[in-house]
Amino acid sequence: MDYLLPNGDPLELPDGATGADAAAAIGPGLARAALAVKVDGVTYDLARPLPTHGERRLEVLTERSGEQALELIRHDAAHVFAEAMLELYPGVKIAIGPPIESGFYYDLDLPAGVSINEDDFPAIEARMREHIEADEPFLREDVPVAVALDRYRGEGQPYKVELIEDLVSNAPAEAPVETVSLYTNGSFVDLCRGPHAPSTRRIKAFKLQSVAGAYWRGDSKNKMLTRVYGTAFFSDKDLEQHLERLELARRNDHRKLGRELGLFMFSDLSPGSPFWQPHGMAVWNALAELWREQNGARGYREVKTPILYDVELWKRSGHWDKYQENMYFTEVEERPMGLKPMNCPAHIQLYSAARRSYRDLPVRYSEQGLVHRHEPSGTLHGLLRVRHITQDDAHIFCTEDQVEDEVLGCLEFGAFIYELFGFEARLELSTRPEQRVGTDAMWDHAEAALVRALERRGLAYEVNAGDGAFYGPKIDLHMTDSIGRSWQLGTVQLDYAMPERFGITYTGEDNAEHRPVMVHRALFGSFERFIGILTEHFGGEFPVWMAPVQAIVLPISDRHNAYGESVRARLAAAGVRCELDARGESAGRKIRDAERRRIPFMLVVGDREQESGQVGVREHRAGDTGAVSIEAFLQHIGELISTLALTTPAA
RNA sequence: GCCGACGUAGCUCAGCUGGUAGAGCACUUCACUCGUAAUGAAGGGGUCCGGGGUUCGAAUCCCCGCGUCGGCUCCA
Repeated sequence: MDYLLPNGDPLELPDGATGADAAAAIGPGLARAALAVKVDGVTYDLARPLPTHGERRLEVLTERSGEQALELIRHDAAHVFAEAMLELYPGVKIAIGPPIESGFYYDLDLPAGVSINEDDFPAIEARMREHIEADEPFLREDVPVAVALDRYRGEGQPYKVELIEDLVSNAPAEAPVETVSLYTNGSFVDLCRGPHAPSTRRIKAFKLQSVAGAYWRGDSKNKMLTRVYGTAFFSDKDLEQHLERLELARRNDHRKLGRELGLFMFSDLSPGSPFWQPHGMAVWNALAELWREQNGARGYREVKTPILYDVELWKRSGHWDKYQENMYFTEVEERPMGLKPMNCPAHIQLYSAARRSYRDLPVRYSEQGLVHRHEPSGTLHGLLRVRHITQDDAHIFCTEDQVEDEVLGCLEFGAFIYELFGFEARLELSTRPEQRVGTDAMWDHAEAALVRALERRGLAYEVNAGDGAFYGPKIDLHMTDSIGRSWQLGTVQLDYAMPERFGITYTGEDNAEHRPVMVHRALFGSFERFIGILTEHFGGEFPVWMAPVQAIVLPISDRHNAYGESVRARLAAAGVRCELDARGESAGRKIRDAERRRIPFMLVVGDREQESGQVGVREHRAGDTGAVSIEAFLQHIGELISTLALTTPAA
């Protein structure tokens, strides 16, 4: 049987040859270094016979094979972890332990009354190390389902039993599952589809990182298991570098930067609701100004609606039935009222306040809409998950014929915003959820319209089945935070249900009443979340146009304070957010403090500048860039501001 | 909401097995008048998250709340 190597050379192997044979046939060095072998994109253990079908493009994986190789030893490490846990905590029941991005985890059900925390890690790691040093081979065995079931029933491992039973019952009729694969290392036998490295010794460096709860099979109705996260590398150096990167990323955490830069704060007295400090408000307002201008230019008209409504409205909209758990209610003079969790019903009130003609459509309302949602306490997360949410909301009321163009317009608008910040967002199409209003025909129609708009623009997207809003499907824009967590920002949602529920209409060309379609749209998602992501994206070094303080005047000594103040006043009059540092500190100290505040421009003024009417410009990061006249500086910074220039590299 | 951890000055944190609180930075005052990332000295500042309990005595031990952090579920 012949195979094709990555360099194009053919490799002739006898029938029944394994991955190890292939590596040995190429060279003795490779035979030693080999971890696994990949044929036509599928990775196999070295000990398994190679597939004899397909194109047979063969690649031997070694430590140098990057993520694919790391995934192998991380998966190995998960097994070694479970092995150690079974020895150290008799009676522990094991669930699943896959490799994940940058590490692995294993879910365990600890015996009643037993819990573990990070203090237990050293002992567990020590036991893991013993198994790694023992160089236990990973042995794969395909056994009949009944044998595997007997084994795990006998060992009292109900999760493994459930997994096997599900494998069998979920198998398609034409390919029934008759055997499952088990991997043995040392005394530990795990149900696992593999692949694995040849032996435990290949794990050169590893570390347990955190312990957390996780529901069995990700369902909150199930028991909560104990999940331990860890990672593994091919060298201590790589591991250390990885941990350093994590540490570095934490420095860009918006919660930390928000505190340090005086952007916003939180109080125990109002969990999940940010307090915006003056510097944070400056960022907010810069963003709001951009939003207002761009919405205006795109035919949106700004509105403002109340936050408190009679529950009648929420019964009508469907929120009472589908969203009640996330809402806040109160009573006003014995009348039950609810805080709005969404702006759409409010905008419908505006729409239906007048008779609408097809000539009026599309009607586009935009609002910095303040909504309140009762997010579960465990989910709150700085600005990225709050209960007091200011959406950059908009609702478009249009005809059926206008839907595609309007959706496309929203996507274009989104692309404009994201490019402005150098974001690379992921698009997701979320389809009908279980909890929903409207008929299946409506949903078919709405989902198809979104797909058409995406395809017309040629945009790549993933499908997120079942994740739509209760009133319609949506296209979401996702971004990642400083430590790799993904958050939804923008959203474009199509809604045939809400117009129906509220009975809104427009008069058509035919003089008959028709039902408009609604498009719900937010591009930042919320000002809170967007500013949180922006803060992390820029590491607190905002582009000049949105920097809380755009320039600070630093007098060399007291006698330059008056000139410094005149410079500050001049810049302020020109609309630049500018401060004067008149403290009795050394120039070095003032510079240091301004640098730490990430102020884009520091204007040093001493005798020389005072005499010549100039400012000594120091740019954040770049350093001293020389003295220029105040006019020249104003022109420079004015241009950076008016063009919304990206003046700082993304973090 | 669920699992685990944590909660000491504005911030970052120390405070061992219980004996009524400490550092650095920040802040205030004074002196210095300084040229591109920290001038020096002195001083002020704490219901040790809240409430119960154990104890002669609790920041420290126990219980119950609240909040925060990391996950899970959920979500803009």
